[in-house]
Amino acid sequence: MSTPEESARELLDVVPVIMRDIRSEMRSRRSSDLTVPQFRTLAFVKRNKESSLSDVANHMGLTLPSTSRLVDGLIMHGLMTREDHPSDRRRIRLALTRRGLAVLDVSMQGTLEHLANKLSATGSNDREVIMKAMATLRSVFMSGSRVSRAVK
Amino acid sequence: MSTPEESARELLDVVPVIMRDIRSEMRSRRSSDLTVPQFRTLAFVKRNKESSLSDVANHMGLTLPSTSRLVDGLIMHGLMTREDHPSDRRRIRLALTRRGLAVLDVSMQGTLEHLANKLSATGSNDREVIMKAMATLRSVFMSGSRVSRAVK
DNA sequence: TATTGTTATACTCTATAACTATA
DNA sequence: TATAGTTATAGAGTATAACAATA
Repeated sequence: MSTPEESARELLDVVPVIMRDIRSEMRSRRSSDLTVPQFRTLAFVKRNKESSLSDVANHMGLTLPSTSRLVDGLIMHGLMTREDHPSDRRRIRLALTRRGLAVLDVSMQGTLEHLANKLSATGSNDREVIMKAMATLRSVFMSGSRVSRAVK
Repeated sequence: MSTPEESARELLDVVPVIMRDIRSEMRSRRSSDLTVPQFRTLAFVKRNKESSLSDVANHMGLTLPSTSRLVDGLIMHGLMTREDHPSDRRRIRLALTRRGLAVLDVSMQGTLEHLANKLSATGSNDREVIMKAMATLRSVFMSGSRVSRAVK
């Protein structure tokens, strides 16, 4: 019998620590030096071909200006391209460059290996529990996916 | 039977999303507008009276300059104080101001309520699983707590 | 008028390099 | 010389406000 409050406390305690580990692994040279938002953006655009800026912003939970900056950086690094949308000229179409794809893959692989390596210290039962917990948390935190519109 | 690789993938997928939720709640006015690193710093110094800068840096996994900046901001906002250490004059002693304590409490309460609210959509079993998963993850990611010293 | 996106501005996070002061 | 901390500098994340262009 664990209350929502207890679980909340655990999340608040543990999640930032995992996050810091993921972040520092991604920013290390061996995983190609991406920030977490950059990584997530690349991964999203890889999955969702020709996304618009709004698509990315919505997925990331960021404002349009923030997302525009983020994409600027990726383009400057030659990891992404921004083209006009043929039918609606307000929009842009984002895509990964070959290099962006490669960098994403290296980063993904490196980070997964790093995490898997740490997780291999746990038992198969523990990992089963982690899988279940993540499934629950995914549904809790991804449902809504709201952009928490500014209240004005 | 879940492999370390599968669990790694789940973590990489879900953890950043939870993190973003926590961050945006903390930065909202209703939870007193702290960043996550600021929150964690205040919480650490509250727990560890008269910490030195190095103590904080070590706990946070940050370099000394980064930590110095972070603390600067908290002091400028009147949430913390920095005093000389009586016996070793290279060191500093950090402490929360009354206001820092209050802001931390409000932020903590607000964030916990926000998370608990979301988690209350889950079953008691699910939360039990989350608690277990967090316990495992805590041991995996907190052991070492290493500052990954620059290789230079 | 509503939607899509960019620019301007301002903080914060974080790192490396170079430095000061104390032990 | 080694340790504790700060300052300088720089790139990235993020927001709000103001704007331009298209629908």
